[in-house]
Amino acid sequence: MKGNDSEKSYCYRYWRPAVAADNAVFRFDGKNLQILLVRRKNDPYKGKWAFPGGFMEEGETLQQAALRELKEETGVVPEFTRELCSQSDPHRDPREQVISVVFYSFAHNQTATANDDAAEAQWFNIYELPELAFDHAEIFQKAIDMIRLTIRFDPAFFCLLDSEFTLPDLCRLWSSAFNKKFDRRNFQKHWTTFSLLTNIIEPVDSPSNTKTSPRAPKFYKFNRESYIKFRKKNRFHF
Amino acid sequence: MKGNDSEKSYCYRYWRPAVAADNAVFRFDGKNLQILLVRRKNDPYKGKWAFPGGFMEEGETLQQAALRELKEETGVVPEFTRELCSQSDPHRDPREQVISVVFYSFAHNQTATANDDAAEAQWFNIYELPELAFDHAEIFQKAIDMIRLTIRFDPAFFCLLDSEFTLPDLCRLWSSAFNKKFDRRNFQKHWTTFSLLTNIIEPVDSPSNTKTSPRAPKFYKFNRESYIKFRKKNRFHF
DNA sequence: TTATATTGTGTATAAAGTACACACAATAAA
DNA sequence: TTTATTGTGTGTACTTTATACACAATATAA
Repeated sequence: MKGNDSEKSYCYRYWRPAVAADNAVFRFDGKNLQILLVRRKNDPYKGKWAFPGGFMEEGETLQQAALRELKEETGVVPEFTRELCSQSDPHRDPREQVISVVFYSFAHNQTATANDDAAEAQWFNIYELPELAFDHAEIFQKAIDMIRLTIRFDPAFFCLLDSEFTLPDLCRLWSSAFNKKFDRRNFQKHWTTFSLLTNIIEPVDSPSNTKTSPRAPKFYKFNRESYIKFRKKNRFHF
Repeated sequence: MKGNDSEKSYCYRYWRPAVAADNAVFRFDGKNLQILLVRRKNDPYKGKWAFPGGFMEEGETLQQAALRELKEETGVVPEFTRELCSQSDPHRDPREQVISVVFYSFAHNQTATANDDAAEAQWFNIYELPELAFDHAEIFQKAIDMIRLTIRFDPAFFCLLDSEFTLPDLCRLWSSAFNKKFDRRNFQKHWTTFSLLTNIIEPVDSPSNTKTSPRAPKFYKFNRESYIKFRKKNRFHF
């Protein structure tokens, strides 16, 4: 035990919790929102699925820690990341008190390969998840709630689509986010009239992406500047 | 130095940051939203104003830590608390790397008295703040953004009002939150028609609270159950 | 050709947001 | 007593947005 103790070389005057950073990474396969999970190689919860993540290291921010662990474990480098919540129940980790600050990210068309602490890395449809380790089921619910709240006004969601996308694509994204069918025609009208006023989405004349579909849909691209300008104007409206 | 080192009795195998919990506490004086600040008694930022807060202790959650420190420093016990964000820039504290998880709270008609580490505790109108310590100005901006986002659908904001309130009261609260005048007549119409459909606010027959005002306004009370029911139904609507 | 699936457009109606006129009651000043 | 001021309640006209649903256009498959 002496040898074990001598390895404990980081000493502080007051108690400190271990600090982890986890990442709920989403992608959209054109039909379903998916989330990236890794199967744990070690105890606790060995063999269970969990969000990629790990312990914070000196000199980095929590977000850097979350992205570093994500890349180490799965190779994924998301286009967008933002903080979701922190988890700090004293017994959430059976080993000792570990607080976790959780981020959510959007990645586009990325595959995942298991490295490091991860036995497997896999994308799951968000409504077909396996059993999750720790309090990660609770985190997932928070992530879904956040997505449903922010999809209304957050430009980041366009990261999930190709740079040139169709309105049916956008509608399917929303349908998956809310797990609910939307009237495609009203959805379309909403975004086109919306666009006329705000220029948030612009038609693309020569779509580089040609899908084989019964009737060829129109392609649009997202105008980030217009979206941000729109948000600033409409901070509030009755 | 040996004596100093011997006091460092919490030893870990890996590096850990210090973990603090801070609290942005709001109240509403009937005209302005106010936020609770304490003047720092010690370095760093000695004499500057900051959000109440302090270091996490073993066996408690981050929220418990934030509320404990708030009570210790100011005596305030808020009616509502929720997580806001975490701050983890490695240099946000000049002493060493300290991450802070920040909460925001609503308190109703509470006065603050300085205790503990706080030289003074004082409520400030949110648009008349003094210079803030650490990265607390950045935190304040996040808190305001959060308030402007969630006031639309969060029952918690009624904590800021008396249990029996008037629509002009509610309008003033929103005006303060957005730092912008709203048309009181349309505001009133919005909430009364809103209420007819949802029962979120109910008229009070015999107002216990009689203000001396040119014309006595009607009093209402908040129906939390109706609000939550409304939120569940209207998760989304085009 | 015919059937089917997918996309685009249109129309009618209802609901909600916005702008603004005006009436009423209490208080203070003339 | 009259008059002005202020905070409050009601009403009206207009614009915008949401909802339900009909129907046409186009490509694929039988």
